[in-house]
Amino acid sequence: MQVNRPHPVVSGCGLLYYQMMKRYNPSEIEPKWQQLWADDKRYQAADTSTKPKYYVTGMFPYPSGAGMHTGHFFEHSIVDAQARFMRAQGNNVMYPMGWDAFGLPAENYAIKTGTAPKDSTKTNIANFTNQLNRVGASIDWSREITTSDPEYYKWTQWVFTEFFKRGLAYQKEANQWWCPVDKTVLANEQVEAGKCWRCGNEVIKKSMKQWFFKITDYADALLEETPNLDWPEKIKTAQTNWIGKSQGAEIDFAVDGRDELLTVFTTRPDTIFGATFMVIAPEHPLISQLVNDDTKATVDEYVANALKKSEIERQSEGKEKTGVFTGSYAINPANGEKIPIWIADYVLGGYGTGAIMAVPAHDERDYEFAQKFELPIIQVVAAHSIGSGRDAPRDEFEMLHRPVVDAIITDGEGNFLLQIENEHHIHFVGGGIDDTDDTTEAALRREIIEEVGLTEIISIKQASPFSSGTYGRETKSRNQKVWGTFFEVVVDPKIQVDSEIEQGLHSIEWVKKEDVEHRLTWEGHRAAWKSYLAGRVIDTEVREGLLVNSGVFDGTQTSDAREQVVAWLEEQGVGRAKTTYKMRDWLISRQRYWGAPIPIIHCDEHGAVPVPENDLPVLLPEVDEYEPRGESVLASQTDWVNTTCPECGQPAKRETDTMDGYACSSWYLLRYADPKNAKQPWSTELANYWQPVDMYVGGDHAVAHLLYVRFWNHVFHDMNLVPTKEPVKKLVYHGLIQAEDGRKMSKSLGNVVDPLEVIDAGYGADALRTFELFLGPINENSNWSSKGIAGVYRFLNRAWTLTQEYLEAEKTDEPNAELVALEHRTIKKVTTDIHRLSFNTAIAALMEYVNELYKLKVDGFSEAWQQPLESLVQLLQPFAPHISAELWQQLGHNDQLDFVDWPTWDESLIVTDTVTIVVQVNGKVRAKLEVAADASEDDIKAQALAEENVAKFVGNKKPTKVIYVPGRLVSIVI
RNA sequence: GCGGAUGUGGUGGAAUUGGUAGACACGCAUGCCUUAGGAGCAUGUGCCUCCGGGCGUGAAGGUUCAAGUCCUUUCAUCCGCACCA
Repeated sequence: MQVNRPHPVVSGCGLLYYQMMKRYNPSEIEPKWQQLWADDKRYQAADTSTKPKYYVTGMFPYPSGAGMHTGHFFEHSIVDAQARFMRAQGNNVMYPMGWDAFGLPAENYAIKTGTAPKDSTKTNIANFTNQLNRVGASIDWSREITTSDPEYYKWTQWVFTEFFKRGLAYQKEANQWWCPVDKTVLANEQVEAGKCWRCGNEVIKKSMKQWFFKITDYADALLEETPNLDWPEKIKTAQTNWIGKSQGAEIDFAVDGRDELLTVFTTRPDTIFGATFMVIAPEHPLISQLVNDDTKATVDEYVANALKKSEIERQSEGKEKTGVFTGSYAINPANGEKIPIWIADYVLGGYGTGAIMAVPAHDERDYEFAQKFELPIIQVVAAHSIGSGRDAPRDEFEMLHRPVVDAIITDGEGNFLLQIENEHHIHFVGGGIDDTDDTTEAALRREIIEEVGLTEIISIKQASPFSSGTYGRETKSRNQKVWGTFFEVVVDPKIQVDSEIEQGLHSIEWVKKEDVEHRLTWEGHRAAWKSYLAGRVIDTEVREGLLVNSGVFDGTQTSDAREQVVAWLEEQGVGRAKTTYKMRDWLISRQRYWGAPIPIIHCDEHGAVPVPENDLPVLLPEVDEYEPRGESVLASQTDWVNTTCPECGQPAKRETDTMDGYACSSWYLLRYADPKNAKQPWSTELANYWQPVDMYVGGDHAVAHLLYVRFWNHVFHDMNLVPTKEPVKKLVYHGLIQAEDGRKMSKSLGNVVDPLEVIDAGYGADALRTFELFLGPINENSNWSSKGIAGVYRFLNRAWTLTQEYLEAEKTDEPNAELVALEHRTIKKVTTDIHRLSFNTAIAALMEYVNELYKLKVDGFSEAWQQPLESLVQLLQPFAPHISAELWQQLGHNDQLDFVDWPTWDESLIVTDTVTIVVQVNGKVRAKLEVAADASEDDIKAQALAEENVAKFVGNKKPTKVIYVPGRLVSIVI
């Protein structure tokens, strides 16, 4: 990595003068202040205060061997700026820090090197701590926590036992990755492209008994609070989608000739008449009973294959549908039709009931499947349009419901026949199906003769899906709700005879193909025309509309039909309304060593018994060998495993799984409030004081961690342990700092910038922090720039030099209104920008401030400069605390800058005597006026018109309009 | 496919409510500092120009005295989820 080295301030010009001055030397002042801050413990937050509390922190890191990278530094630049700003704003600020220390990397490292995870973790934490101190983060180290400490995980285990007592922790069979060669369970991260990370052999799924947290019980509660969170929209929608609530129905299908019921979940009970087959997941328990002698072999093979498939294989196969017929049939309860039952892996075993009714006409996946296996497709929803303008249905008219049929009449040579009633009613030929019509086709032929008198028809075929519409017909004083089919009718216009029936009511016209669409006046006909051109007879994109082919429900709006159909099925006892969630319960069992042991004892008589609070923590035993053999390493620690049942005292065995690391990080924000408590996880009193977190900063985890903390906190709230349902009031999501080449920083690409190296190169922590915040808006990604940091260093250097020059100058005692206005304008800008977390513009305003001060400096220094320079130092403090502390002292203060009240601005001092008014003529800037701030509107307008350049553009014409925007512009329209 | 964003100079980015587009910084150019420059200081820097002005915020329309900002259509890039019935 190349780091540009800044140079000390030495200039050829006025060398003697400058040599007397102290130089800006971050490597000298930064360690000095860092030491002082550590010694006087000023950042330790008090648990009681007359000031309002403010709790801010970043997502605690996993202490990896690689140390902190620029991303961590960026996060702490944000949190620390906020913490320092809030402190100066008079808040009792808590900025704690901790370590998410359990995890796979330390265990993998132990397997490879034999170093105990406990030891490597300790080393890494020391390294991280040193790095954080080097940036000058104002952390309250007295609250430091480490999730792998027994004093901490004792309470993680305690929470588990509480969840267990409440039925929120339970055991269930679930599949787990298994390496048949190493004979061990693998974590997701240890499976690389379907192969074991160590031996490279294919892994399989193996069913094992595992522990779960019942997060699904809280799905609705979490969903309900989501909209109220002051969190980024994208996180909120990601969580909402993840929970994936859908309302629908469960419907029971009888299996033909058997005493079995096949229950499906669907969000579209209204489409049940279109269910032409059923599909069940390969995991479905009923499979063995549905197969027969003919199908058993193929089914078994398919199922075995599907279950063996890894996710990666499924992905690479894309969405190509596969499946097999079971040999059994189900009865559609809506119409009594016998429909085949298939097995396919596109139906997921874990969602809904693991079985679906397939409606191929209106579901793309079912459609693909039906196409591939040649299963019937029946359209039951017709696209529906409602007339607008003159065609809009009217309340005073009666509503007529009727099936219709329409003809797209063509000569087969690209010309189409349209029926013209008047300019508002141009449409295809068609009409209602009467009781006297034997078939739809008969009705069609009759209409064609009646309407346009065509008798010789060459061919008729269905041309597009059913469509429907609701129209008001003024001429007939009625509304019509119609649904029907479009047929392509080919005729030979040369041999047709005009009919005398209905002559004079309308005319007909042959139109070229390309003109048809824009001539049609009805939305429904245009839609039908488009699908005719696309050659579609079934339109899977049609989701809502009117029901067709649906018995008594024909003509019903699909949205209404959903409830009606469920009610109808319910009456017959074959269906019920049902809500499902995509989110599954949280699997927390890990067959690993480096985690918090699950505090359960298995007793032959009492089953799973939680370890009593007095016996907690269940300590992680020290082991010599970390390589798992068969089960987790813990299972081979027989002394540890064998214990007695807390209920009966009989010999029993400990649970050998450890908890998912996310469990440990789901409550750490509460532990910060009361980190040393040996009797409770936290005291309610302290939780009440500190909860919720006012600002939580991170750049990772959209759902997992951020959903789990919410879930646990909701449970804690139900246990009356915390004051609020939600743990985090405001969430700030920051972007990544990428490498200079625009790619992600990574060791393998060799483009990593080591923050300490930047500091040591002479730029110092202040320049690094300030630069990271100056790069751009914090929620966007930005690229590191070795040139850019030099610019920020230059700025700090100028601020430093300016202060030195002031201190050593001969001062006059002249007041300076311009200086004061500049100062107050800057205070306002910087303060409001920090409030909206716009650090980059706040820093830009400070740079501008320094630039302006340099310009004012040419008139020499006066005593009036003291205050503006103090404000500069105070405003700079959240970003560059070391240089600020140093300059504060040099300006004559012995108090702690951190707790000095943030400067305030006086609006009246910002207002200047004159304002600039822009003059526009026809929207173009033609002049600028300097007018007195209290000038009247008429004066300003007159002045504007009198401007030479304005007069030139206005000429001798009279302005039609002169608009005045107070204090901003005059707009002249001619 | 669904969801969430984002498109502004050579570059990173400003413009908080429709009111001077390009703040601030990088880079570049010119000059100054009696050695040097990866230092410092000063000035300039959207594009075109016949020096009057014209054109400019991904593209095309629209509303308005006035649009980066509002509306409609469209294109591109990034991120998250992804066979959830």
